[in-house]
Amino acid sequence: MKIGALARKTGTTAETIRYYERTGLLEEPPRTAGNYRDYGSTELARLRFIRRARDLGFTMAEVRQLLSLSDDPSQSCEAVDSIASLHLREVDRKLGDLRKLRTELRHMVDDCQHGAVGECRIIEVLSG
Amino acid sequence: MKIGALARKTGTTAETIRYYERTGLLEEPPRTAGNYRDYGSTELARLRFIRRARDLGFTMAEVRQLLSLSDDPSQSCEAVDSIASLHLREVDRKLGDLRKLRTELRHMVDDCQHGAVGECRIIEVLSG
DNA sequence: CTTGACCTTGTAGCCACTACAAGGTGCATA
DNA sequence: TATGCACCTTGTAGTGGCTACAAGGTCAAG
Repeated sequence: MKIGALARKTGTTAETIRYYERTGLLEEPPRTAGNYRDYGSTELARLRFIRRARDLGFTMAEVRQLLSLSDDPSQSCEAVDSIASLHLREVDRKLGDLRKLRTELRHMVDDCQHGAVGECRIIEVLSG
Repeated sequence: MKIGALARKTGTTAETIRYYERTGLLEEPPRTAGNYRDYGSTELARLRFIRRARDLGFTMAEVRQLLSLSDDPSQSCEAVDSIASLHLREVDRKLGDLRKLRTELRHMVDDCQHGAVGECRIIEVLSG
């Protein structure tokens, strides 16, 4: 499988895959005679893992940890759980922030009387 | 007021204020005899406006537009409203995404039996 | 034998800061 | 008067997680 095919199978782009390789998230794959990267099912699975974790909002650093933990199936699951739980708390915090922000924004927009900027509630709120 | 004092009054840092100046969000202030930036209440108000807008999640580009709109109080408020409404929709979209993500993450963490990595639900979910 | 899709490397850009380094200023204290 | 120290100055480079080129190489179909 060439890089473009792998990209299509994982909803990524060739650029992103090469970026993951550069940053050590993916190992350098073997090459074809024409110097093209040549991927198999191992790399496909690893990239899918990465993409799922990234879609769930894990940072690259967390993904790196999760990958190395998943490489050793006999280990205790504690470390995995702690990374995920920490991330969940972080997501909860962000949700709270975003909800507050939405409320403020909503009030601002609702109060706007669509008149002149001089009496605009939005500008007023921002001006303090 | 020197840059540090302005930073403290606005919950910013001197670095960020200089960055705003570099990128044209703030104008170059007058200087003292010793070449220190010298701010007054106009700059304080402008920076407060910027910080409030940024805290509400507006991008620098949006802040730039809002600033120039607020500079002309006789204009119609429509443009302001449209920027804010667009941003509100964007925040709503992000909230939706984050809520979905939180649900998935929650299930993952709840299903973890705290055993070995080999049977870890979290790793399983990520592995697909 | 040419076209065109794909691949290669390398470099630079995005956003909104943040973090230095190396040196200048200004005020209180010994 | 000297010194220490907090603060300021400019300039440059780094962060995360990609994304966007440019300039050239490879390969299968027509």
